[in-house]
Amino acid sequence: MDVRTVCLGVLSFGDTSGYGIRKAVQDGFSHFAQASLGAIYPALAKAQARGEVEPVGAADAPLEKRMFRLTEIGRVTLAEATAAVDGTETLRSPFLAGMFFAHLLEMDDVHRLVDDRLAGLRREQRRLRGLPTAEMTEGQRFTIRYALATTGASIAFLEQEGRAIVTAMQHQRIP
Amino acid sequence: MDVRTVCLGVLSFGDTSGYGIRKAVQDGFSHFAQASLGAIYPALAKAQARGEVEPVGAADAPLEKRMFRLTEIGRVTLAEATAAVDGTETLRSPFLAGMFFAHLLEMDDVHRLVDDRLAGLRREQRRLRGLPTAEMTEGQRFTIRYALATTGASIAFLEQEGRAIVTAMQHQRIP
DNA sequence: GTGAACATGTAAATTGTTACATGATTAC
DNA sequence: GTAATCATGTAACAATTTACATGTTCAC
Repeated sequence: MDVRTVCLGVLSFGDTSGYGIRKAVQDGFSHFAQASLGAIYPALAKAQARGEVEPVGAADAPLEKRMFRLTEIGRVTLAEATAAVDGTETLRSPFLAGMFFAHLLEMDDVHRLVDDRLAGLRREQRRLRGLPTAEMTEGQRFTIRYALATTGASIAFLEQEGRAIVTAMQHQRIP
Repeated sequence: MDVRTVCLGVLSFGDTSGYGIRKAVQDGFSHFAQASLGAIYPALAKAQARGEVEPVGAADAPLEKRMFRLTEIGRVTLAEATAAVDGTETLRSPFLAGMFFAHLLEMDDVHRLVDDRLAGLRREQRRLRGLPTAEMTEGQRFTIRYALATTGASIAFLEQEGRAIVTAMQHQRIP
């Protein structure tokens, strides 16, 4: 799902600004998509040019908040983009890359890496648990439960094996 | 981990060609990194220019296999890149994006989406289980067990809730 | 009064995907 | 013979990140 579609997706829940979209993505979408401000603003401009979103109210001053509303065209585009998704998932994990080549690292670095990942996973778990599920669609709740299942499995794995791995690797280390 | 580093990583296990690197990544790295041929060849050329890899043997004919070897400089670069990784992981999931906006889809499409993801996860599980763990470092085995833990959790979740969700959503559907 | 968060936007640079172009070898 | 796999490389295009540039508002 590209940034333009993500913008339409956020706006389908209510009017907001470019900055607001970033916050919404960080808070409510980050378990499956991400978008930075440098990508959101051009995407929003493009979407406006295509008539998928329209400015609501008038923002005359240069650095003033500019709210957007999803148009009917935008709603159709979002539905089409949703219908076009496939059942794919790709993980980009510097963490696992580091562990894969852990034999090139100091033991302290490996330790720090595991702790960092655990902290990140716990933060993610808190975020997911803090989401207002009551106001959500069945589908949204589904994605949160799915993400909680995998996050939970990762945490459990690292809590069990994360400590042990450092010890195990010390025996394999080439001095 | 960018494509150039991935190339160095693959070559750290033995000499191979650009095409061989893609296969190695698909077979042995795809649970945390990915690289397409269109990215590998330029990355390899750049790595050669930097003295991180060198051609082994001579390939005179234009479309002949060109083997590469990791140099000492390349080994250092790989170690540095590994030391620089953080404990981050990002999931890009068209699957969850589709489920998030499932209220915009036909029930059949949602069903197909879940089935697609389940098939993909089972394929991934088979790949991970088929890897030659005996010849691996502790770190490599760790990444496989980690990936199997999350993959297993996803499969279990979809097997339990994947069917039910379609039914549950029918009650919420706006006709 | 100072730092964090709010707020918009541009641009350079990087990065990567996909398609194009070409051809050999291998298994059925 | 024909499809798949092996094999290299380029180029157009798309997408994104990071940094730059600017300024406000709010809480402590």
